[in-house]
Amino acid sequence: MAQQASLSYPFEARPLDLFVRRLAAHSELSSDAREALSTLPATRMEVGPHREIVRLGETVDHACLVHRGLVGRFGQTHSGARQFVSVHVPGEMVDLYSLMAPRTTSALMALTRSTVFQVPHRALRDVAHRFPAVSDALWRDCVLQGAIVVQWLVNVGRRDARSRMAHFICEMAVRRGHGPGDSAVRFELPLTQEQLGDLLGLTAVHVNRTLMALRREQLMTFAKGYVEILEWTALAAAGDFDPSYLAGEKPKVQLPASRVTASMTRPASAGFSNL
Amino acid sequence: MAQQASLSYPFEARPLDLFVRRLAAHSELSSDAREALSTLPATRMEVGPHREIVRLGETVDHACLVHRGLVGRFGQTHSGARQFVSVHVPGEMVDLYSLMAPRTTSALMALTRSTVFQVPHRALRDVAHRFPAVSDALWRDCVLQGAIVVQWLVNVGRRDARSRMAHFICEMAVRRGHGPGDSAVRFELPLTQEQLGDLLGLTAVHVNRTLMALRREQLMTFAKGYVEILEWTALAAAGDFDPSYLAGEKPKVQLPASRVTASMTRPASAGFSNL
DNA sequence: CGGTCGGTTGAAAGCCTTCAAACGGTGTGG
DNA sequence: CCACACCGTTTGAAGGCTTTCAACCGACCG
Repeated sequence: MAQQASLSYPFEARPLDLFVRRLAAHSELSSDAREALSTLPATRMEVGPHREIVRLGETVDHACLVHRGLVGRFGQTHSGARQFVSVHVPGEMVDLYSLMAPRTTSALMALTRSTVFQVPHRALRDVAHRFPAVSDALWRDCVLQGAIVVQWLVNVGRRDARSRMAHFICEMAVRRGHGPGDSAVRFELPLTQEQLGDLLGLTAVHVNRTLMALRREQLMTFAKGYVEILEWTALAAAGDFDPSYLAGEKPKVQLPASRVTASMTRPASAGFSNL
Repeated sequence: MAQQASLSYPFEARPLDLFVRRLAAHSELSSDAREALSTLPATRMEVGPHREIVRLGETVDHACLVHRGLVGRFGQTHSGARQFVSVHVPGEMVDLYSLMAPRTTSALMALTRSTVFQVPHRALRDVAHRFPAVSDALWRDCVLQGAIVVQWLVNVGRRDARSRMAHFICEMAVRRGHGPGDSAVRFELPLTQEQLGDLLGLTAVHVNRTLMALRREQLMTFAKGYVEILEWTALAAAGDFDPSYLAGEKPKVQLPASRVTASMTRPASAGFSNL
């Protein structure tokens, strides 16, 4: 039970400020509501890499806010293979959904040395109850995180290793604040290749080969925990990446051509019958 | 339209009754709230198989309730490969999340001939506003659906075709109301093998081979749109299936043994430092 | 009755995994 | 200070699971 401490936060920004800013980016919040969120109680916790923060099947009474580092959520098969279903950068609540489903069906692990703030459900619910706009904002945040999981599923289910990796790297770049098209994008991503494999549904060995191939192609490099995107456009193309899902923006691509097979998709209400 | 909500739901219930029952199964709702939900306006829509109900990138102002049939949500790669990220049986809202993110990042398709009721966001929001418990229930429903997507990601990312299929079939059995352990489980699942492939991240050909193998093993059969589970226990074992995530129940399995590698997971707060 | 759709099967190819080994970096203890 | 262990990376070779390509069949439909 080591290393927990309550804090008052005079000097630096309060731990929840970044989270509130994230919420405000997609939801209208009054300054009262923002203030109520920002002053929520939070217990600090330092966690080393590979440490589980929440185990599978636990019932939690608090949500985890990442303050520093990288925290992932994952599921495991009986044979022990791990599949991460999300990664979270500072300012994100890893398990906000636990407010509505406190019995965990996936576990939480610090991917790197991280500092996490535990925010009690009770306090969070209280603010949500006082400010319906907060309730909506939190709900919306859950939904937006769900949209990312959906893209991951498409990524893992239907793209090969090279494309999968490219897609993931693009996503992380955008989530780290790098706009698509920025040249010379370089950012920290302190993951091991094994973790990258568990994120993408690949083995560490194949992650390595994929990374080398992408470097040989001059699309990107990954070394010592840093990603460098050499050719954003080409990398995004390789990953079939469209950032719309990250911001709730309107997708720019039209519906891709269906596979030319018998079972084509036909739009409903095309003028005649829908049947 | 004015008939009272009853405890047993008659054959000809109002379209939203089934949905309300689902909500009430996981969330406390007053009878006023239930009634308000049940009398929500809804526009009926008949859709034939393979028809898209909502296209990628559309902005919707209503949510889709499945009344009959099977509706799926999917993403597509640029090359046109499709990956379903959820299927929905009658009584489920396919895109409830659209309340919070009306710009679609995944499309909706009827997998079979279906009847769908479109419920206006405005009306839904109105009820949620009047009854905070409804707001919570809807939020919780989004979260529970998200938990299913998470399991699918684990399934697609880390299990082979046989296990993946077994897991999916078990899930559908439970969602159709068959408890684990029921003997002689038989239920309708009117999917083509191609659709099954798009659900599981496999090709139709391999779906076929996988299905034949499972039948040869006497675990299950799938023919003419009907699934028959011959050996529930064995099938669940093959699929590494634990239904906890479907009900918010406590998982029965302990944390599976990690792969025996260097990077084992260590629990946080094991007595010493977490670092 | 031709055409389409869905299912079934075979053969070949390919992507990824598994198994193994080696290398550099880092931290620890002698 | 060095030996040593451990971790993460890198590379090769072999094997396997899944895909791709093709063909055929039965059922349904206009």
